[in-house]
Amino acid sequence: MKIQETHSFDLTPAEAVRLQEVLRARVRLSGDTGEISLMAGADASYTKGSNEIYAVAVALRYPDLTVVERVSARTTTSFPYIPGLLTFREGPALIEAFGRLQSEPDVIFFDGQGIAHPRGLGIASHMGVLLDRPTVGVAKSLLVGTAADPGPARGSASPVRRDGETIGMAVRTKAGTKPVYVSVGHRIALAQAVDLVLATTRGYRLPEPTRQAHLFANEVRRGGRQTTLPGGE
DNA sequence: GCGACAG
DNA sequence: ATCTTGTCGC
Repeated sequence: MKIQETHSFDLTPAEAVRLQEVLRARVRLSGDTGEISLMAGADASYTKGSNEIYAVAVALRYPDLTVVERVSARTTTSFPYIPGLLTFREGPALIEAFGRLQSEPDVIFFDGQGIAHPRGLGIASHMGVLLDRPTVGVAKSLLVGTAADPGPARGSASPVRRDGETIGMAVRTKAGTKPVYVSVGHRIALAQAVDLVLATTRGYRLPEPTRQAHLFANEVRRGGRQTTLPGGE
């Protein structure tokens, strides 16, 4: 898909923070996704000692969740992992991967936070602005804010709050497992984001777009194909 | 100053 | 995120 906008990722942590403070103003916390027929999941995998990062984007048909396209990209980074600045580590690889994606997903799931971030610009929101597409943050743990533990039943949810503001939802996607933290990335409402996460969860804690991206990212890092379409080769 | 801290 | 075998539980 076409990258709508970009900027240098070669920044110092201090410069990165300033950029986030500027871009946060462009995040849209609502929007009409229209009829959803195609979704995508994105994730990154790293190599132990090296600074190699493998990013992938997996497109799935909705609501059947059949994988229709998988692309990947590899980059080398010197930017360290700093809580709150994850995008400056994985962003370049993710942008490269999405640039190779032929599909035009109606909504994209990212591994990490949306607006539930110190400066309201987690990786899902940041990428949403650059791609100008609806995005959702699906994180496995919280970066900021607090949430009561959701009820034990799948589908239960409790708001993630920060200063009395609801910035996301802790969602029980599967009984007996820890909840996932869903937050708006860009151009979508929280309620719809939560509905989509639940609608795409199939027996595992993580929704399929995210889970498939996770699996493919590891597959690629270990030395598999870098792009595949359902038919093989 | 002391912890907390997406992936 | 990554390094790793077996093991407890549904």
